[in-house]
Amino acid sequence: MHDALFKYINERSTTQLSTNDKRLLKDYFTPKHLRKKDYFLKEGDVCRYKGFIVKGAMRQYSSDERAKEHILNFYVENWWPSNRESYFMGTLSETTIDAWEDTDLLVLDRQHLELVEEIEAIKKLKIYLDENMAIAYQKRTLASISLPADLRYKDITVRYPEFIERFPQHMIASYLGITKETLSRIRRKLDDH
Amino acid sequence: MHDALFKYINERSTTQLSTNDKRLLKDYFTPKHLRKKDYFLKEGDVCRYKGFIVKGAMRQYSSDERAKEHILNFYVENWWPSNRESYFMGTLSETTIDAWEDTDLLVLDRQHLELVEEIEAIKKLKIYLDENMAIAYQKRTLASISLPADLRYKDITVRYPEFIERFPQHMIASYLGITKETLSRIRRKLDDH
DNA sequence: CGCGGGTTTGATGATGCTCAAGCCCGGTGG
DNA sequence: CCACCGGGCTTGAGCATCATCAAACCCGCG
Repeated sequence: MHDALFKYINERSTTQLSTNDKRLLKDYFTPKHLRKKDYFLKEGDVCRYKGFIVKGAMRQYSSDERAKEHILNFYVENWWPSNRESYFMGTLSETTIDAWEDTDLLVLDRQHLELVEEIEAIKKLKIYLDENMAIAYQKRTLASISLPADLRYKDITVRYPEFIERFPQHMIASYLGITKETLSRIRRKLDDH
Repeated sequence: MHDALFKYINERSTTQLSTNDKRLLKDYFTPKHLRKKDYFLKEGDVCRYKGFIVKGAMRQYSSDERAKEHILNFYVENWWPSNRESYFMGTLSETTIDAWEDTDLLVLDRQHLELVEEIEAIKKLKIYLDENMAIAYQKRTLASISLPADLRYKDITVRYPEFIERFPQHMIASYLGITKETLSRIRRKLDDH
């Protein structure tokens, strides 16, 4: 399990992990298994853990007053499920995270975050991840204010084809901010090319 | 000019600036003045500078194939205008940043970024800012997929009232992803309460 | 006074939502 | 083996929201 994490870090950080670093990470990242539909985080709880997905698929969503779910993020292998606000500030989470496929992950308790962030390779990784997150969010925001639904859909089919393959269509629709019926009609049009 | 920056940092970072830190920051953050409509960054250029606004107001936008501008961000006092992707990776910018009001800012050249990030107070500030940015983007994304235009407008009037006061309505509309006509009608409805 | 930028208003059409019904398909139990 | 069930996907009709285009208005400023 931990090898996937080490590989991930060494491929992306500008600093490599030492043997000692690896021992620390083994201590603090604990394995966890979730079955399909199990919760990783529930709305109203504090997000105690940040996850790293070794194998599986998850999603983060927020429910509105009419109990409709709005999907904020999908997570697959090598992604980091968590509610950043709740994890960082200790506030109550306004989002839920659950497993869509059976999932193996490593989880890092909030209490150990500072210890782990002492590791040089992790510091570098964090910078890299934060930049990428900022860039990804900016692109998604631009799409949401500038593109109609059909082009937003085409956009993610090229940027995140694995989402399309692994999550059902009604969740993709929710992620795009449209209804499943509208997405169904968009796909039919694209098929008729 | 620099005092505004020092004050900003000390109020937010968990570490305070030493006298020596301040000297360093004075060396690397150079004052710049922009008149209304002056460019800070043009699409197609590399973003050499990150700015810190001491006084004024700016915006970042992307132009589509029909030359329509889509506003991604507004910046006022204590905000950090830059194209993060271009600044970090040295790629060509796909967005433009210009001044809406006459603006005084301090700018940090990419070349000096690493030196400045040696400063402990800056490291801590960066963590704080990245968390806040992630949180803000997540809220904006949720609004864009879950709320109709009128509620998105109400949302920013409470979250960012200074944007409403300082930028013209057609720019607010662009930021929200709607037309100025639609925003005008939304406002009339709200006035009729 | 006239100009330019910003805002408003109206008419019309496109886009996307809601509600309701039916289809498809894999899994379960009789 | 078949019947049924549930989840996901599709289709259609009617309606709400929002965009487009065109025109007028408003107001500060040279």
